[in-house]
Amino acid sequence: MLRTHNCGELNKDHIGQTVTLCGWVDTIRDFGQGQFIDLRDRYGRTQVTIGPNSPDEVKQVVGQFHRECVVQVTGIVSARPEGQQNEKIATGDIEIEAQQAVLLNSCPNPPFLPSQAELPNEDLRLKYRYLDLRRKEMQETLALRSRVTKGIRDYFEANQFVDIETPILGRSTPEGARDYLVPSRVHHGEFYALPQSPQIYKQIMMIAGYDRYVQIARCFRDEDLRADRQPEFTQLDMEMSFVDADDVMGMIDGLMKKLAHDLLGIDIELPLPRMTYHEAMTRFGHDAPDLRFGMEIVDCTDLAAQTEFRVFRGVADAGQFVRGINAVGAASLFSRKRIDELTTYVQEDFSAKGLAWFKVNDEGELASPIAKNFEAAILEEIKSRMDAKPGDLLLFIADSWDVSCKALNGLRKKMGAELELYDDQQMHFSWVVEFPMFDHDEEEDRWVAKHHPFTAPLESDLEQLETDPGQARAQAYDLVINGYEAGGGTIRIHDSGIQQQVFGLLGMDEQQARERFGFLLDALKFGAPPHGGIALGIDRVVMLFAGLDNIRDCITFPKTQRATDLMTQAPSGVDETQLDELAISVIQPED
RNA sequence: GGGGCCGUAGCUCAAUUGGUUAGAGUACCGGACUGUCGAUCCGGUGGUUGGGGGUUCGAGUCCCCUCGGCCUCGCCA
Repeated sequence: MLRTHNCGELNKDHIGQTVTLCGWVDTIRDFGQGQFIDLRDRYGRTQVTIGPNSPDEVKQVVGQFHRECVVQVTGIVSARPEGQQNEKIATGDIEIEAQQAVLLNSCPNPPFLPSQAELPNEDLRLKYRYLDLRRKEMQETLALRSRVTKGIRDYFEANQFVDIETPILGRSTPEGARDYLVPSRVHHGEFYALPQSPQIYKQIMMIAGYDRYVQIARCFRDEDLRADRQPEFTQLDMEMSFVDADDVMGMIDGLMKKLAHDLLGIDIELPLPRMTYHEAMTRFGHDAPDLRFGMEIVDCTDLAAQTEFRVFRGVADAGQFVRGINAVGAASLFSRKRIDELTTYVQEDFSAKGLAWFKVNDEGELASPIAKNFEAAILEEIKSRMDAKPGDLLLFIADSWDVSCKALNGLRKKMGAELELYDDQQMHFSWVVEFPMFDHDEEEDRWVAKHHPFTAPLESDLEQLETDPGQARAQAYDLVINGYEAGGGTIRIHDSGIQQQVFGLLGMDEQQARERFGFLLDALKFGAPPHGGIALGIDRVVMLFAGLDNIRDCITFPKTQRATDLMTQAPSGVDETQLDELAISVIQPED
């Protein structure tokens, strides 16, 4: 070992000892007659002193020190003079009087310093990721991430789960996200797909009798990125046999309680609250509502039907919806100009036809360019239904169910953040359950699985699979943390007949189903136990536990929004010979 | 594929209506200083204003194209 201690552990108890530290030069404070050098590693910072009486060799070596050099210092731990202690750091009571110093490796002036106050632009952080990862915040986040995965492994180990690995090179499946493809050298023209999740493998493991499976699995989806989405990400993937939805949720309840307690010091009450998909959409317009604040959606369609205001009346008569939210106290914050911006926002982002609004003035009256179109009694009813008080801003969307949900959810999130309706430190865990089995794809006029095609319907809704697939609900559950979907799972179909039926609804005839999933249909016949499971996005969980607002800050080497790695410059072109072996030729786009 | 924000010194930012030699803080280099810890003080180096084209007497500023980063809709569970 080149060191006897790290840079964060020395204190008064070590005074008098001779120690050797290694680390990066964080800062040098030079006084001519002597220097103070802060040595830094991931454990902390320790002050090294060079004074007039220090050995000449030390003075000479230290003269070559620059920021971010890697150095080794041997010296005596001594108490700092009275009044010179630094309470900000753990080692602030002591310092090292250097007796020996070695420059282990030099460093040119870096593009940014890990300890600088102003965070550089993200592209620079990504290009020099090793410098960025030296920052305390990044080191703390990655340490938290490590404790999350350790906590997960301990928890499932204690609950008799078996940690099982599944293939990375698998078979492409047409459902769901776009696959990352890997060309086969042995079979020209054929491709493996990287897993979007180990879904089918874990179901096969249930059939194989491994009734409690868990894996921390890397997953890949070739879709566009977002602040909370990366093309490769990590899932806590688990599956259980002989369970119902309550059992799976209960198991995750216990995990969340443990992680929140151990890592955040928060005690959460179990079971976590649950709400149906329908309720979530009705009250919040989103299937992963942020429940740290209220501002619930209020339906005023019936009132709109009674007005002369054409926009409202027309929408109500057409069987669509007039719903709104009350941004409490926001009237003075939102000028006409800012409300216009909100209107543009809902129009451009959600194709809403417009945004109707009322400000509640000091007299308690609803003030708005459209107010004259409403009878007094209707205005009163709107006020009371929305619990409107002077100073409030009421925002209404008159549109289809789908658009009103999306637009009101968008507005609610904006308003919640703007009005600071929640504490950033607060954590809220809940479940959303009973998702629909299918969404209707308008373009292709067919049903698509809302979760995935192996999801079991509610037993009570089995009949509706035949009569009204759009109404059939699934044994599905999503874990929601602070308005983010942290994970989702389902009870699976373990009956090959029902599975065939669902494939049929998804537009796959028997032959297509056999081609794509024949192995699973076969396996389901060979004694498949009832089973179900869930996958949690570990990156998102860490992001939320760390209080971050983007997923890249808890991933060691993330991709940019255009899915590139600025450090390694991936993706890149490859040699012709590599392409030849794979029988691949690249078509250059014409333009 | 669509919408939006951004790109100026190594870094973070400023630069009036299009108008003199593009500034500040910090970093870096040199000097001073015996207790600092965001050290302080003095001095200095440092610019293809992301790139290309255009309008203009004159462009960091206006227009077009392009490259890159971020946010977002679509996409994705």
